[in-house]
Amino acid sequence: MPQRSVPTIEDVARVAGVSRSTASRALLGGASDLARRRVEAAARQLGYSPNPVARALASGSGLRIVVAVHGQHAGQLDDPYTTRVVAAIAGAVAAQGVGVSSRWLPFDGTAAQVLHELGQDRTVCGVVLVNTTEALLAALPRSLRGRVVSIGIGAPGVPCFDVDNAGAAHVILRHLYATGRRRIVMITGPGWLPCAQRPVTAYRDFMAAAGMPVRLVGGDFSARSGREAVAQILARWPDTDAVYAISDAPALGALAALHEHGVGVPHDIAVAGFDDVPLAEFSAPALTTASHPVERIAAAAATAVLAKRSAPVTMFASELIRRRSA
Amino acid sequence: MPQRSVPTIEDVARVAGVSRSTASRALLGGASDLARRRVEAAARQLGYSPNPVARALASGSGLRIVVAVHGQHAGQLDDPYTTRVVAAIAGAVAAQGVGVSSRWLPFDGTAAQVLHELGQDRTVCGVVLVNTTEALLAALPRSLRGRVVSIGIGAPGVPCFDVDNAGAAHVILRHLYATGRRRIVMITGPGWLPCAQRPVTAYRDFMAAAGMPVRLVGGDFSARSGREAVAQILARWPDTDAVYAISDAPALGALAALHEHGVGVPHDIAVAGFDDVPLAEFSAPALTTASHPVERIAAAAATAVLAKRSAPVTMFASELIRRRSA
DNA sequence: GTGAAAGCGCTAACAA
DNA sequence: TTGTTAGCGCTTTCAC
Repeated sequence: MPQRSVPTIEDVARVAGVSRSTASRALLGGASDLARRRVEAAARQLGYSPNPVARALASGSGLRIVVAVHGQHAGQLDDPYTTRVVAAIAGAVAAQGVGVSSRWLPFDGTAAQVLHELGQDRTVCGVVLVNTTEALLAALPRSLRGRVVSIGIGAPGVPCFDVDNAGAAHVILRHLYATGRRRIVMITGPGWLPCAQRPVTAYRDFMAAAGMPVRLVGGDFSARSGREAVAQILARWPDTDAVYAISDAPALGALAALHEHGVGVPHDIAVAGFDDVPLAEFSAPALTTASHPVERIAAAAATAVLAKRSAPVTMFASELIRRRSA
Repeated sequence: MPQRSVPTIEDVARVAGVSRSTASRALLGGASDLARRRVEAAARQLGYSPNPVARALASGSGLRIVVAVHGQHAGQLDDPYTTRVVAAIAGAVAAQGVGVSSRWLPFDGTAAQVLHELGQDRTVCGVVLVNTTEALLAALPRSLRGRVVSIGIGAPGVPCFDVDNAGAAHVILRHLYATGRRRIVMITGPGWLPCAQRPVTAYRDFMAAAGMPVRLVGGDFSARSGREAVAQILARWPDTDAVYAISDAPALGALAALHEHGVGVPHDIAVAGFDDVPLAEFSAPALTTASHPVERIAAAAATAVLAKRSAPVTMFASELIRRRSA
């Protein structure tokens, strides 16, 4: 007597000729081979798929991944990078019936408290940290153990996923060097952000190895900071022949500023960024940059949280995108 | 005997001196005034907050909002606009323990089937339609009734939320007119998208009323389409003195193209967009555009889905952002 | 209006 | 390894 509603695990068990619990175990991958085969067959036959809500309630696991973004202000959640991460995860987890939501982890002492709340929250199945610092990793509540990953730096028990930004820096610097640039200024990211230091270190090493001067200007990933950096650069080092920005937004800001100052790009000063944002191709001149597979990184991080297992470190390659600006 | 774990509705009921069912009703807003007051007091005292997972299982309601994006290809899910919508919802629903995921609604016949799946899916509590067409609205399964809203056009039973893009078009066109432009070309959005027709209609009306020629070039919201449009424009209407693009991306593409063609902006041709994307401020020259509160719109749509009630139409104002390009 | 009881669909102790 | 038995925390009939 086929019933018209969605089949439950009870139905599967009945068809497979086992108890409900055995069916459950089999579907979770933990019964005898024979049982598992029969249960799987029954499930396939009935077109069964488990109800994640019931599963979550019974196992106490939750149904949403929270993207927890550390930063100065809540506006961080709307910034283009965070936005891409969240949206990519939203697409990646759709098939498992899971959702994503986002949360700001402030700089004042409350970040740890927010993390604690997330650990207690029965609706949360995992957390993806963005813009992680060592302090934050140290403040992770044990209630989150085993279900948190990081995009950026990691820690024991906290798998991390990120683009190989040291590698990206190298690729870009080599290109600038190969095209004759020798006085290369770098516009950095915020000093508190560990993974933003990796390209800086790469830059330092590269410049030292090549016997070229280290010239750093502070920035914060914003186009505005790139524009402001240019004023400093032109004032402090008039002989600059290249600007390498930690990401495309400041690079585009720099481009705008150089244009306003009447400096020719790439003739007088070459400009390179990092990220290959959609509009990088449409600046004047088109921006030379390096790719940053944000969507793939975010999806991998989300998948790892759900699977509750992953390699401790996963790096994604970046490649040079050569255009007109350098 | 205060117990250390999170309080359940059972605890609240006990403290309030009522049965569990009365407590449940009271929290849902449906008991006697007296009971409700006592239950609310007890809940406050215990710091109780309901477990959305249990609630979802019992009521069969689901715990994620699905952003369903209609479009030509799955890449639509990664486009900057969709991305902003998804991320904004992720932030807006975090407090209610809900998550977001996204789904592509293809153009081939399968969109209706996907919607049907979403209607059956026990994890889904509501759907936010993006890039809706009339055909899509007509294909909504009844299983989704009462829990779907649209960003764009709506229908009876499907509340809609959008920026007043006809108003935005007017504001921009008036500005172009006021600054002396008379031969204004519009770069449009995709023809199949109803809400992209509103600014076109506004443009037609405006031009007709002012006795100016209607000149339309097709686009698709991409910067590339803006660039390609410029080639056509220069060839077909060499006397053009302004380009109004349906959004900032094509406007920036147009800017890049005009620069390559050696056309002076705004001297020879003024350029205006719509959206005020973060980088609009950093083009050369900085882009004149109109604001588009995507985050507020998305949050309102999500809130309405969760509340299961809303005004049939909610429009958000747009304002002129005057910069250098027009 | 209220309480008792029956689920929602699944996982996880506990015995066997 | 398997089946039996309790729950997970809440909503929702159903009588009263």
